Amino acid sequence: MSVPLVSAQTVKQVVPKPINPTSQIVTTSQPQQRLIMPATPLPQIQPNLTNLPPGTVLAPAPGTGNVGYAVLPAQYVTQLQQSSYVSIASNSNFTGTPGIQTQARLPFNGIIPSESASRPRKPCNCTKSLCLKLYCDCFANGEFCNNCNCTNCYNNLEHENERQKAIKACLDRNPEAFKPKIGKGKEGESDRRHSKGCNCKRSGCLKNYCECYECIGCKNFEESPERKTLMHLADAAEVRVQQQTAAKTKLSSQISDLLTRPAPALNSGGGKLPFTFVTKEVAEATCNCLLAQAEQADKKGKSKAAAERMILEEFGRCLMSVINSAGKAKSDPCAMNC
DNA sequence: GAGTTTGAAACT
DNA sequence: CAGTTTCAAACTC
Repeated sequence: MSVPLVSAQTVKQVVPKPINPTSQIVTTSQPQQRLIMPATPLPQIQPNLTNLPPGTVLAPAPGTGNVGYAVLPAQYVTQLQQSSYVSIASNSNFTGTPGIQTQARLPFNGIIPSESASRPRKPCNCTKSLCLKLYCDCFANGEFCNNCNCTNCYNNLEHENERQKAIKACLDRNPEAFKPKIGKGKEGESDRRHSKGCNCKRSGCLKNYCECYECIGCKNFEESPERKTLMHLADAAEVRVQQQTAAKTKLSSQISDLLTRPAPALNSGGGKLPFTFVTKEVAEATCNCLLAQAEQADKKGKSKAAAERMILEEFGRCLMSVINSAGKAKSDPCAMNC
């Protein structure tokens, strides 16, 4: 590996603190929202902040005594917005703060901040890559490490030089290295679409090692015997668990849980939308359960209200089963929905 | 929690 | 460009 090992300094928290807490809100004439990181005033420098291009980001340069600037990846702007940085409102008067040097925020390889920037990223645990290789999920997504568990992290403003070199190296190898691997499908397609697919060999794309979730040419497709086996095993286990616990669970709490549970638990991080778990088979099985419950109520001579209650309770149990299965599938999303 | 497995990324 | 190595995440025990 040719990555220079400069020092063993560990940088856990990479978001730099504002140098001057009294920094003012600044605006340019640009219509878009601006973001400025406060910097120590440098009177000799009087940048023209009235003609900044869209997306301008100001940041103190790392390790240079605030002389210079840093080019921030687009995604980091969002990270900054989630931090304690100054967001500049549009069209307010800016008189020019001495010492703030400017640099147009260059799109990260032409990539505009994506949805990925709006959700919390799973912290990386890189130890050897300095978070400057595509092994690092943060780096690969054009983001600075933030609240990660990495060691020797160079994916931060303090190592902007090294970081830029690493970005360039990655782009030299692959100009599309930082483009989202999983984007939308062709026009008219709602499905996510992996840009190149996977090369899974041993896992058959049935485990989370597979990153494409597309599963073309792999074993993880609807009619795959391997997938069916996995699904049946999961279903059977789930039914047993549900049978043991369902009686203890009130329908009201189930519905409440359904309504309050944050869907992003399934959605975030490349998860699946809830409806993707309600397959035809699941719907049929649910209907069968409800019908069976209705028959049972009829046999027992239950009143109409009691029968409805039994059916509703059964429906609640079915929903819980689906939810729990979906939760399990989150750890194996490809097996669930490719 | 440690060790193993896996596949992408990086390297030769 | 194919083969090998490195890496971090997923997985297993």
